[in-house]
Amino acid sequence: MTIRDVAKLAEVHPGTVSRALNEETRALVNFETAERVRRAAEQLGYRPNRIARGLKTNRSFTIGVLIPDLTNPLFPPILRGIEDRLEQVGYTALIVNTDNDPVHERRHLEALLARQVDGFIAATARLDTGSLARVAADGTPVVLVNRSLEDGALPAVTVDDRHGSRLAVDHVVALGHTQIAHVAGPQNVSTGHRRYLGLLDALRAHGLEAPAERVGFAAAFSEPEGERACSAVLDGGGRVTAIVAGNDRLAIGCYDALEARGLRCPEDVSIIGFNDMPFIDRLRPPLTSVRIPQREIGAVAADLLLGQLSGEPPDAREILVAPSLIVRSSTAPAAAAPGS
Amino acid sequence: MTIRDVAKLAEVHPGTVSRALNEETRALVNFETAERVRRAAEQLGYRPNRIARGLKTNRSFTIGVLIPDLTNPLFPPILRGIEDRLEQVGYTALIVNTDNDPVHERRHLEALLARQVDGFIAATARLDTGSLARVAADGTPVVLVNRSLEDGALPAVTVDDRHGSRLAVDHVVALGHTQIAHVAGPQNVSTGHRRYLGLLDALRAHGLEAPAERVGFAAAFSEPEGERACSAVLDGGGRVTAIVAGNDRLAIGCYDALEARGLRCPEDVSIIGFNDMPFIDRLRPPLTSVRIPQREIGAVAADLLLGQLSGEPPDAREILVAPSLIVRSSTAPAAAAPGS
DNA sequence: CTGTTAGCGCATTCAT
DNA sequence: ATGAATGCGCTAACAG
Repeated sequence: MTIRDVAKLAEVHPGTVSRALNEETRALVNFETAERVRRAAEQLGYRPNRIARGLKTNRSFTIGVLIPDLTNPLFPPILRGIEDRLEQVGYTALIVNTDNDPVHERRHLEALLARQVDGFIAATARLDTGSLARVAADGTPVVLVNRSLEDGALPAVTVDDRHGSRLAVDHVVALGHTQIAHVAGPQNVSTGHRRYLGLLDALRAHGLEAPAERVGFAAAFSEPEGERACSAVLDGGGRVTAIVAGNDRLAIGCYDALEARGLRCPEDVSIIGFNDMPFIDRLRPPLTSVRIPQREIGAVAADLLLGQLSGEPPDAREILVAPSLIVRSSTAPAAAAPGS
Repeated sequence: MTIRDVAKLAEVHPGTVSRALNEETRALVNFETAERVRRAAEQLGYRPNRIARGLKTNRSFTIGVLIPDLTNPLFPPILRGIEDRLEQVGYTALIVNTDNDPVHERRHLEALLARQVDGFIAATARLDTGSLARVAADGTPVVLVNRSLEDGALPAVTVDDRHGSRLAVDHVVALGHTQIAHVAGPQNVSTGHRRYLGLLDALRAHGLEAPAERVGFAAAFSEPEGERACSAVLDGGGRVTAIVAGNDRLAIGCYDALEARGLRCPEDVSIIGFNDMPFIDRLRPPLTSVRIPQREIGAVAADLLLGQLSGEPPDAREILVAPSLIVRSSTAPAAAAPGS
């Protein structure tokens, strides 16, 4: 079923069929002719071949999306935000998992380029900046999501991590806590670093501080690392009544560390996570967490990219999306803590 | 950067470049010439345009993947299984979320067809069978994953649900339980129905039975429905010491129902889930669950489709993948239950 | 308003 | 073993 079959049935030239069926050029053709073409197309079950169209127009209406791992619950909502937005305007996402492996990243980038993607959205934690920047320099729009570059060379959509830390600190301070610890994520990842900086700021704003022995650094956003870092803090000697974790998985590790020491949450120690992952409300106790609007982040990133694709200036700026605090049962007033 | 630029630099005809760079036709060209072409391509950073290739060969090397919702933790592992397999052979997945909405389904199907996908993998729970069958009849291979058709009209890869139920029943029976209830999923979905049937079989094999008042039917695989159905069973009068749930979310609903009645798990009632979702081991108590090898299911489905694409007979058969039981702390010996 | 023509980048048939 | 020519299905520039 090609455009020529339709042309034959409608008794017009193929070029006319193309114009009649294309939204943007329909005005160029007589209404009645257009109707006739439309009916012929319908009758034949004609479906325009987007591959052929893409070859001619040099646009594929596809976007390459690079993520570390689809299986990480952080990403599906972001992807839905991206896909829903893209689909509204006829674009499709090509999703690839890099597993944070530089070799995979390169290979995928090449493959997507070969497929003529019109742009990229990258959510990988430490994607080779060089490759991406080069791609962008060569004229293919790139937007980062959930991460950003120090030099702001590429437009990025991220959560306002520092604000999130402030929300967490404000909450435990309001509950009367003063001995507040931090189980920080990896500092070479922007989220880990910013949440840490935000925490220091927030504490300072309340006239508090976080001595080094009350901050544990995890080498990865994983439960075991959370437990390790938390254990170091708990065993460090200083008293701790509240812990702000760099993300939910680290918070789960904190649960483990508390349990191993016979400490109860929230009676002995309050814990706050970050991300508000699915089912985190089903833990014991349900985790208080800073929710990041993942779907929105994805949608905003898609919008940014679509804007560039329609010729807007590349606007290499970082857009911060505000998180919110979801209070559950892992935090309680400091007064409730049994004296020690 | 087109094939012609390379041809010019290598001082050969474009056709030769095509042959030299294409794996399958490389043998047709002199080794030295091929080398010269390869070097020229590399020097120019030439990347074959797959769109153009697709137009010519009438293959896009893309596969349409229909799922209800990426955000449902069941699907990411399946998708990884699919993608990993596809990528090895140069295919890419186009993933669309149908949200179980027939209108969306149709629209997406059309859009994917317009993009000339070479085949489909469908995981949607109740995708209009007609559309899919028609697509398959028109020559585009279709493979179902995680669901199947009664008439076996389409090849399908599913978990052996009945076997899973048997594993669950065997486990609680081995623990000494005899009063075993079932909180079943929706019966118009193959997984829900088969798990129910498998449960009946398994009980019968142990000389037990499940009277109607010990089976609750949930209208959806959701926590609230699980709680509702479980409550009906618990309040039904008969004594119950173990519950096999249709999936993990229903099991979580069972937790809620128990808690509302002051019953403890596993001391008073043992509970088993199905799917072994991420973080389900972090519930209180960690849920015993039937694990389905999601990644493998995806990979097998991809293999099946790739087989059809390379001309194998359509083999409209259902492949069952065996689940396994993951024992955690939500199940305990019946003897441990306090008398009542 | 519609027909004509050309060509997107590549694979492939037919010559040579 | 390589060159030449053709066309995949569509859009766009130009005529008429």
